[in-house]
Amino acid sequence: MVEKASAPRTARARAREELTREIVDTARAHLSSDGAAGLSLRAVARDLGMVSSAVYRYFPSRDELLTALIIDAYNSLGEAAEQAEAAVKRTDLNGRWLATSRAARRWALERPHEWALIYGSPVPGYQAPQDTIAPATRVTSLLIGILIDAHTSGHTPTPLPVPRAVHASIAPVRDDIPVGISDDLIIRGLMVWSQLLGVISMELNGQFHNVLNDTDAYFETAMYRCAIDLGVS
Amino acid sequence: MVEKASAPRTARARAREELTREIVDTARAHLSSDGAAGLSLRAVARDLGMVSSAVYRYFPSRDELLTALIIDAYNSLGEAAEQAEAAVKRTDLNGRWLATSRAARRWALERPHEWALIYGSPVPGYQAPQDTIAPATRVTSLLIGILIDAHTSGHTPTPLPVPRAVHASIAPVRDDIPVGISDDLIIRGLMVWSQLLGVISMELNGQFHNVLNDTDAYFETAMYRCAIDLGVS
DNA sequence: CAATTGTCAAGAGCACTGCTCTCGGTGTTG
DNA sequence: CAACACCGAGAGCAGTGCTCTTGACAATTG
Repeated sequence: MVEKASAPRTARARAREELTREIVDTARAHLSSDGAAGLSLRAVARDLGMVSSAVYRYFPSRDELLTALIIDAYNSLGEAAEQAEAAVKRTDLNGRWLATSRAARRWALERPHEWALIYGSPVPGYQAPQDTIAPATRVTSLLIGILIDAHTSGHTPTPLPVPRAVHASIAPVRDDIPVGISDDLIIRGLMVWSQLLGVISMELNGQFHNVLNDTDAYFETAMYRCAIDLGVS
Repeated sequence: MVEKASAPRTARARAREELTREIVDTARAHLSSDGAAGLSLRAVARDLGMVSSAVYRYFPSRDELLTALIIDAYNSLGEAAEQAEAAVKRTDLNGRWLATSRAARRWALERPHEWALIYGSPVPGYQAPQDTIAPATRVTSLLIGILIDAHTSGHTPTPLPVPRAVHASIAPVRDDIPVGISDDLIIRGLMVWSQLLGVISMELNGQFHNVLNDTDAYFETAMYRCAIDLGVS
């Protein structure tokens, strides 16, 4: 499905492209206000002044529209995190980690429903297609980059006894990470990643109600502890 | 609303009680297989051989039914965790923590949709009523109990620099915890709790696909690290 | 240039949802 | 026994995802 690059193509093709984008945009607007469950294809069509069946010319099902929104969300989050991380001096590993995690949290707080779409409970019956896995790795790639630089600059995390089964278990990610990086560091990275997702999701889901007053300060402390774990504090 | 204890009461009242329970039970069955979004009042009514409008005599809205299921889920999880934790010698703090966290994970893996109902993204437009907060604290109370016993038996977590804002932030929970317990320990407990929820939710949401082969082993390692944080390893 | 092919918006319709209201029948109670 | 409260059934409203058909238009081909 390779296109002829920047050939303007026919008027029809351009109209189709534009309308597809408009549908996704208003769908995202609905998603932001009502959540994934409240995303109605008919409502989107109404907003665009078209009939519901016409939308099916562009997205064969509601799930396909959701997929487009998921990919968008992954890319939006990934871009936000990448920009924040890129602004930090490469040698400041702690700063890079903090910038990444803070950007993720800020993004999540601004778009709670989109966060739920990608990191929340999966919509029953929905199966994520292959197209989503590439954008999904953008932000984790940042974390892996920090791990690599931490290794090459001599940082070492505090040791942790890791049973043999866990060493074998991380085989899938070993392929994407230089052999020099120790299993320990990878596992530390996974735990830190779990912590980040856990803290953000808990804040979004209101789990800190009547528990914490200042979630900003708590987040900072939690992320600082993660940095210690990674050995970059 | 105090009842006359074991007075058999009228036939109507008993029938109502029984039918209410039947509705909740079949609703939970539907929830387990199709998730919260797929819970249909009409389908529940069909299963019970009644008409949809009749169900509204027992639950004024779908949300009320969901609330009943949420309370049930909290209690079910709380009971599972309490039983597991109670079976461990009181002095074995590490064992009590592991038993609690393992029970929570096992419960979640067996009832992923019920877990999502209480710890996943909240259903948009649904506001949790007061009745849910008491059952919700059952499992966290276990954790607090471990923290208290850890303190009284002289365990101390590794120190962590905590900014003043965080000390002030945990004021809401301070009321439920003996004054002897340090802020540091409480914050450690919060982070451990975030970690537990994060790891379980990630596993349930398929976030470990193509990352980890053996989620059991990883969970054990992560929980062991949490025990170190709590100072009970 | 003309005919065919492909695409499109629109509308009707199906099966489903939550929820409301009314209508009889029935158990409970004064 | 009579009044009252409760209950199940049914019809109906507004909304949903999705399918199918129809007629109009654009694009491509002979």
